[in-house]
Amino acid sequence: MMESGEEGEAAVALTREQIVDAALSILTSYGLADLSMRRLAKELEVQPGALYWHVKNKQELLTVLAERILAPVTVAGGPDLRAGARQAAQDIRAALLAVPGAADVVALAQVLRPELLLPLRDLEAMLAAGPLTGQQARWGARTLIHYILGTVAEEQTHAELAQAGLLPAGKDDGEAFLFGVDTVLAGLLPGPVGGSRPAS
Amino acid sequence: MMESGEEGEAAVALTREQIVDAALSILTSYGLADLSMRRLAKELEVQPGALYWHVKNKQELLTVLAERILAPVTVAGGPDLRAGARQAAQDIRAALLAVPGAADVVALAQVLRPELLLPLRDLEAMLAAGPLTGQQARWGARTLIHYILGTVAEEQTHAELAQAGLLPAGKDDGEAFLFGVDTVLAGLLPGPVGGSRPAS
DNA sequence: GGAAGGAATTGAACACTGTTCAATCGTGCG
DNA sequence: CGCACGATTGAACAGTGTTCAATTCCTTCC
Repeated sequence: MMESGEEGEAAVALTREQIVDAALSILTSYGLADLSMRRLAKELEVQPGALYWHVKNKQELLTVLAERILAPVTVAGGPDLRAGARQAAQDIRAALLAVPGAADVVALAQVLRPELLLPLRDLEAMLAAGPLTGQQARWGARTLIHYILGTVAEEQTHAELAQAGLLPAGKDDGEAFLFGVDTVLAGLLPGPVGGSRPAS
Repeated sequence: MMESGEEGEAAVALTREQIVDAALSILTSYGLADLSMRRLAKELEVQPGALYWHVKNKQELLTVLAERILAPVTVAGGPDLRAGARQAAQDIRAALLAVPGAADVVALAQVLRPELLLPLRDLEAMLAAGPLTGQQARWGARTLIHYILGTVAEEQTHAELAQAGLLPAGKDDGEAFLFGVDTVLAGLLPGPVGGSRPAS
């Protein structure tokens, strides 16, 4: 047995969780471009090859990172389906925006291992609980998810390039985002009011 | 002056267009992962550094590639706005699907130099010609574009990984795509019929 | 306590990547 | 011819993901 002390430079053996934590930290602080296996190894004071004992490859690492990024989101189904879906979309966007490059990471994970991204599956389940058929709920959720990931990916790519000085800085336009969400939801779930077009 | 003969291995001087053509050819035949400056130089029987006299960097090259990929698409405005937008979305998707990795390339270009992607601007102009306000048309077009790019990017990433043997091959699901398009358009342009939800 | 054995890590290498730049080549012009 | 300049080379820089033999560390068993 070894004495206590989790931090510091003691060689207490590397953990898969430590790797993921450090990766998320780099991603959050320096962006996706700076998240390399070597950079990660340096952060953990370890040789790059050591990472490959705990993680199959970078793709797998990014996949579990995506899972972690979305983990804080909880998709709760309420009485008003439209309001619930709207809130879920907003929460997912917020979780993505908290981590630079998260949209790209999650988009990759959704292709590679979509079953790990619970909040996105919950969104589909939520829609399926309403008046929609299974296929409508499935396709509707995909529409929403593609829209969310697309929007945030653009925002984050823009921010990354702006930080590199290649582009003027942009704004956090949550209003435009909600317009898109409301548009999709209006098309998906005909509203109680006459007109179904979201307000500008 | 030099004698004729455009093809072959004569040193007739490299052109920016030749570079873009060769890049598009590599992209089409081998995918985005294989489109490196060195691979491109090899294809043109030239040293990598030579490319940088004609092109500022790889990003710029990808930007004009995106322009070329979307160039064959013509967005024509007809009497029926919804049908026109639907057709435009389908045409844009078809142009993207013709070139592996095109969705990622175009998504980058839309952040870097959106003014070059004429068909996407035309789509916005088309919506603006209808009953929508300028902002609604702008945001509506962005919603549609994000959805299109997101869907196709997923399809193409999936195809790329499937080709690498990491994933089972998927299907070209144009039906699911149209469902999303119709959903957005239904939300954006309240239809003539009572219900606005697209058919399954 | 000492030896065995497996888990974990190192160090080095492989085959790449985008990009820069001094030197050089080749061609047209005066 | 000689000059100048557009165009290209060759080499290097600083990185990338990934593999693997050799080595260390730690635990368990005798």
